[in-house]
Amino acid sequence: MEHVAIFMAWPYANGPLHLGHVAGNCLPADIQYRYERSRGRSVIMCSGSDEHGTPITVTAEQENVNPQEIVDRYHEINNKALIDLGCSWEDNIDRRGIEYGGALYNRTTDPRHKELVREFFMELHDSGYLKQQTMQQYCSISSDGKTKFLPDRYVEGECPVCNADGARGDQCDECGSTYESSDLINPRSKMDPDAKIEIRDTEHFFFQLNKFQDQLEIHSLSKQKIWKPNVKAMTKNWLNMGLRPRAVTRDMDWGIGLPLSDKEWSTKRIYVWFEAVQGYLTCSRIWSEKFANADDWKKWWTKNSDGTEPKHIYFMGKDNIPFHTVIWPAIIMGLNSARSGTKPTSDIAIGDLVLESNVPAMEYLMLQGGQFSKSRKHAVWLPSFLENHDPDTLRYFLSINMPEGHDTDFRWEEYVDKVNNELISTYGNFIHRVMTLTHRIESPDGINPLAKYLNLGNHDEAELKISKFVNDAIDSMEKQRFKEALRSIMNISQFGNGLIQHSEPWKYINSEESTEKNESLSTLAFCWQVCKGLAVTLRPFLPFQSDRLWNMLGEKSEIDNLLYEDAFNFTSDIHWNSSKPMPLFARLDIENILEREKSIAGQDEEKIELKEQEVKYIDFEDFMKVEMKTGKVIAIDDHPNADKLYVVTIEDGPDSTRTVCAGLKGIYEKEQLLGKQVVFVANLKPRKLRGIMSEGMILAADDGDGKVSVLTLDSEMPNGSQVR
RNA sequence: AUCGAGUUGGAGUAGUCAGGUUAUCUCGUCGGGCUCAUAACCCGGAGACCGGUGGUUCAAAUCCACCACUCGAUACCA
Repeated sequence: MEHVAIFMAWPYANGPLHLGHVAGNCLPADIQYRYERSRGRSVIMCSGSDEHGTPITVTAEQENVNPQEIVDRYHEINNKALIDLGCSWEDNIDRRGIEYGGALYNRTTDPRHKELVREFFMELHDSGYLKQQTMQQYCSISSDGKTKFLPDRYVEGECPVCNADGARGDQCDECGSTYESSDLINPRSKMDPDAKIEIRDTEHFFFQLNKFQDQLEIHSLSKQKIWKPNVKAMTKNWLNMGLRPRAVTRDMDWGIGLPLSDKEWSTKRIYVWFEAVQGYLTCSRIWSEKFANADDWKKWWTKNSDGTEPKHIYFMGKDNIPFHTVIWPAIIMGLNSARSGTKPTSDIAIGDLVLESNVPAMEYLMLQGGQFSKSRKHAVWLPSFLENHDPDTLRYFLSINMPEGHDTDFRWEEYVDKVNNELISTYGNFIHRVMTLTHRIESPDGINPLAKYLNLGNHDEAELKISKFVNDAIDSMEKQRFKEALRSIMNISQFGNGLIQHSEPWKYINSEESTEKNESLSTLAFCWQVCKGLAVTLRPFLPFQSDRLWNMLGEKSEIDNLLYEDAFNFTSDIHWNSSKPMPLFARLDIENILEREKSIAGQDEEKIELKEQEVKYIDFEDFMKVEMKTGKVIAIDDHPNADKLYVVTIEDGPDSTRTVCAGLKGIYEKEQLLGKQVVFVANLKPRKLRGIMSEGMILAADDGDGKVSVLTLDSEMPNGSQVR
């Protein structure tokens, strides 16, 4: 039997899922999973919550709770939302039997995951793929004596080459030079600028990615015909830059501890990027241990003795590509090499772990033209979406509009348009026509009135046409071209509508027996068979309606046992459900939806505002340290070197001016600001912003959602007046 | 500003890596038909200088160069 593993990038358990995650990962993975099962293959699907890493500790600190509480909460919420969306995570064991696989939505805080990661760590360590190296890293010591290592991006200071302020840890934007972060002058922590900061030696392990460069290039070459353009480009980029060792440990306390007993390692954890990707393998093993035989995972992970390999398909957004085409294959080759004692190779030996078959990374789903953003509240959250809408309608829209080749957009108007005019008008209506027409024909109880007309006419041509559509869909699905596949299936229902139109069965419903009647109703019977086929072939995309339809058709058999390629069987028996047929979907009303979404957005904002009111108070003395003054904008120019900056000259006294860089480009035209009296911070430490010294900051109101308004004066005041 | 991706009828989209007869499909629109069906369905028409300019070629949406615009990552900010 053919073995297939479907992997979906692990959602970060730091918030609820939004539609972007669904379109890019969750939905395509589930469609592929259901499709592969329906081809009779033995399939496992593995993913789960990514629960370690800094952002989760930051959220925990903000809410003043343990990080575990955060991840527990969001794991629960996201797991439920995915199941509500119809993703197949609920059936850990395939309904056809354990030999057909199953699914597991795990989490990286799972003790067994941690244990396996430590095991893999040791294997790589003992084979020389993890090298210890001393780093000099900044460490901040806050007033209460706590020390904390700071990643380079959280450190800034003066550039050792050109003395510009605001240089980052290892690179100066000013003169472009790079240097050791320890050379930085007057370094400070970006997160806590008052904290004492000093350089300390810290030991870390580095994964020797460079040792895999050649083999990864060979591997990448072998995938050129399979990978999508974005995957090829991103991978090539990484390989061309030259691979360097990458740190796999960090100084922090939330994460997986190292499998080394030395005391110096007790304050360090395995870097989340290194550990979370291994979840694909650990989750497969954990699934085996929990639901099958402990060694069964090998069927989906190792090359068979006959030379065949299980198929691995990874779903993710474009930001994740290098992790799946460079880093993860390198780790797998590392593990293979460690176990066999041979050199790393992309030429997988029998019994070794296999590399990915395809990485059909998605581009991004945008929301009304802008990117989904948690902090800017610009998102449609999956849980709240599902409270109000049929999951199949979302699955339809995101499938037919999937960001396969480039970014696509979620707009409520388009969602309503596609659902009403395509899904319901074409497909829903075809089903409903067949159902209601058939139910009007008189027939003894419990028998499908079309049964006696089945196979009376000649439908060879129609059969041929339909099997062409199905084969097209199968070809598309094998290449993970979901839009194309769904379109092919939808064409079948349009074709079915044509059949009904031409055969005019409504004319013969309860008429006298005649040749015409036999012909017409045999076409209707044929369409009944088409409905059965559609229930099966549309199932990967729209599972809920598939169940409803199957029930309306009076089918009692397990639909999951039917093969995709046999879905349209025109000689099979037809059954009967005497209850009145109901439309598969309800029409959507754009006015209602916009109304509701507006009010949901409003609620969210209120909630967040309440939260912001809980901020810490500052002392009056602290406030008085900020010196704000008035000034007049007397000149304004574009910043030569930055997109969003203006260089503003402010008259801040009778005979003095100062230059301030302000991030107002794109918000104000130059003329709108020229001559205005504004308020600025006068005693802000001057600092160069992308090459130009800025001596202060113009005050402006910001609603957090892109709307900005500069503070001006109610009446003319002398320049340089105090503001308090 | 740097790097990466994209730009195809009113909207969305296929085709671009492997150049070649009337440039795909869906929606919308217009005309006709049907009346079983959720104002639905069926047939037909109109509508595209394939972002711009130049080049390579017998032949360019497709290859090359430059430019414009959009999106993303990074930087900058309020």
